[in-house]
Amino acid sequence: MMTKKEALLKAAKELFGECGYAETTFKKISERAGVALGLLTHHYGNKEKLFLAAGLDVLEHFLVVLQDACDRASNGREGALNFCRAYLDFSIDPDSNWLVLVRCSPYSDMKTSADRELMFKKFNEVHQLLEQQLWRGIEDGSIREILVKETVQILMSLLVGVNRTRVLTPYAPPHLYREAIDFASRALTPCNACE
Amino acid sequence: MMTKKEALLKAAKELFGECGYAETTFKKISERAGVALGLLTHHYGNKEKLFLAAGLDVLEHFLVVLQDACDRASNGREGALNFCRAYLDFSIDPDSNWLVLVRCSPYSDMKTSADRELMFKKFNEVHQLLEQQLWRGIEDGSIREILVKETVQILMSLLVGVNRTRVLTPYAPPHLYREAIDFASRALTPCNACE
Amino acid sequence: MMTKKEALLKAAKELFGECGYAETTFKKISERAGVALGLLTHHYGNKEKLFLAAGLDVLEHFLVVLQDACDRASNGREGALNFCRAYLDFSIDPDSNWLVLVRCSPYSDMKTSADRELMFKKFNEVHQLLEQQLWRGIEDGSIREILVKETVQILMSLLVGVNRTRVLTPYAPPHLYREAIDFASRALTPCNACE
Amino acid sequence: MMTKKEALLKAAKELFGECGYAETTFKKISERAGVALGLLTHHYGNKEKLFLAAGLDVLEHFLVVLQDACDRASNGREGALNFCRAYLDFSIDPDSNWLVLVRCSPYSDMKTSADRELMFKKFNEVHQLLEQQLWRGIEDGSIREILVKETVQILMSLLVGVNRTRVLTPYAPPHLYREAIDFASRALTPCNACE
DNA sequence: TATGAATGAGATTTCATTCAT
DNA sequence: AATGAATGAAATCTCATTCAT
Repeated sequence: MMTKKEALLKAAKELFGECGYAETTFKKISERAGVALGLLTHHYGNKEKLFLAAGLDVLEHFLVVLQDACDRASNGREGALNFCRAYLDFSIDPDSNWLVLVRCSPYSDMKTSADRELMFKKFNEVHQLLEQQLWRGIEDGSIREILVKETVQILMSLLVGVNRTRVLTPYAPPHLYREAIDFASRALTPCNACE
Repeated sequence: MMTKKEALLKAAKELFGECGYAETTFKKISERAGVALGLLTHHYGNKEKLFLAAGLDVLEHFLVVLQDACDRASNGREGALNFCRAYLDFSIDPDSNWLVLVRCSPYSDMKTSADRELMFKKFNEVHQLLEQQLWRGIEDGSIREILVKETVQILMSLLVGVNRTRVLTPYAPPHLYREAIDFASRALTPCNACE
Repeated sequence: MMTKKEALLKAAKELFGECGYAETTFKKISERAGVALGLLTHHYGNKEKLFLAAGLDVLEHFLVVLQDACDRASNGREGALNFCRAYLDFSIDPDSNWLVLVRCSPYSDMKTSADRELMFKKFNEVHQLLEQQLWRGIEDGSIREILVKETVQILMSLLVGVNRTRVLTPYAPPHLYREAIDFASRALTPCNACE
Repeated sequence: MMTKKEALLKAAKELFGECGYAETTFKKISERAGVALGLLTHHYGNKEKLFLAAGLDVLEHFLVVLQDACDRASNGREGALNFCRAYLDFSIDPDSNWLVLVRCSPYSDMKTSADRELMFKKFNEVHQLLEQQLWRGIEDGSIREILVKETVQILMSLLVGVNRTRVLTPYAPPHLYREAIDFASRALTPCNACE
């Protein structure tokens, strides 16, 4: 059994994902949650804070999944590629409420509030996770010599990009995600491993 | 001398870029354009149509610039890389009103109207331009054997991603754009050219 | 003590009657009701729904009054004439807010919404009431042989017409209503009763 | 060939009839007339005056038709009944633009302007025409002893009512107009003629 | 904690009318 | 006479947030 507070957050995650920030109203949320309108501000303060709470909730879960994927790897290269696969899988899991995070994330084109800082900081943990895998791979020789910071951002950009192509645009070809993984793989793999 | 209609479009491009769709109001636009409030609907019908007009105006200019860049190349690989460079340069040109296009483009996370179709179609021309360069490169041997459609989308995703990282987030390292070009370059260059 | 919702309806009935639909604004209504502007849409959805609610409220009361008048009669002819008298009396009762109903009724020349159907259906009950009296009168012999459906509509038209003449135009002679009743009476009374 | 001024009046009559006063805009009228927006105020001053002009134009034609019908009669009773028939025929003539007059007439429930006086006065000529027939009929014995002024208003009310029932509501039975004429006939015919 | 009525500022949109050309 | 861009007041409606219960 869910508490009313949880029901609100659930409804918020769904609706912010489905409708976007502006089109999601307190009325819609409270109705979907089957809960009184006033509880929203009571529990979450205001709309932006609720939005952030919804985004962070998904992000938190996302981080667990990513961490898991990295932990399952036996070397850095595998860890990095697991990370990428987990990222993309999560983004099309119908139960993950991914779209809230898309809209709330630092990569969103929505104008958001002061609390953006908190999201910036938390989302950074995603980058750190990938960075760890790259260092690990360089150490264990499974990844070739690269500029780590830059590569993290390039890989993240690639993931952000293919994800947006798939979940927001009509342009995604059938195996876009698979190709993206191959792309990443080639970028990391040492030259001698090419052959 | 600008007509009032042009002044409106100019103000709209600036403001939709600076403030986003929701935060940009008729009042702001008409004030910045120095024009009566009602002229907005008189000339553009409604807010969404104006938004689209603003986005398409930037997109049109963008296409000219990209075409130019491709035309200057002496082979397909160079054409594709010129395309990428022009894309990224345009995105940080202070006079290009790039942000409107970011927010109006198919890669935006904003919920937009039925006229989205028009934007989808027009933006597709960007993809076609890149696709042409890839075919050309494969023909002239400057690009290695690749899946063209997929690669177009991967490269576009990469550009979308690094661009968003740079113009929207605080994560961009100093030479992100340069690295992205190198990344693209490596993906296209035939293996023997690696050495 | 009235709730604010009731105060709104009261003000709406008065103002729609006094000023007509178009000239009645949210501002006027909320000010007369002594209530915040937004409460109008909160409780009634939009202007048209409030108009309908106002019209139906008067219609409901109207139906009770008409039913009463019919119930007081000892035969069909008397019932029908009581009906007509009650109709016309109601229309000049200063407390009945008759004009809202005039403007909201199916006989109005205003262009109204989809919810017109509801008004059509409810107003039909008025006709049914008169129809019952006619059947009753034919059975008990107090009304001569007539085409019932047609007569209902003729009588209703007469009532609608004399009412509009009196409440909307400057043409009404002093005893118009009385004459109309006589007119109806003659139309229903059996020929032998003429003498 | 129509002048632009005439084209405007034609479009206005059609649109005020189809859409009502409030829903008819200068834009709609000028577009339907295929004429510049500014010509409306240039030729007709303002919206109300145009409305009145449209209504009066139909009324004028209406009066000619009614006069004609009366002139064709050989006695007062026939004249009065011809009048009624012509009234009802005109109201369902698809070329008569009757609905403008319905909405502009003194029997309309729209709130209209100061120029209402002009319409009141002109519409009075309709009543006078009927009144003439009644006096004529009393003189020539074709109509029984009645209160003329009152009867004029009763008959007009009946016509207004059945007309509204037919053109505005869904309640009209098939032969309503024919029944209304019979009704009027019975009201005027001397008693001895009953048998 | 829970409810939903109440508020009112603010947004979009409409449109008669004016006016320069 | 003819055009249609330009104006801006006013209307409807939205909605986050407050608050009494």
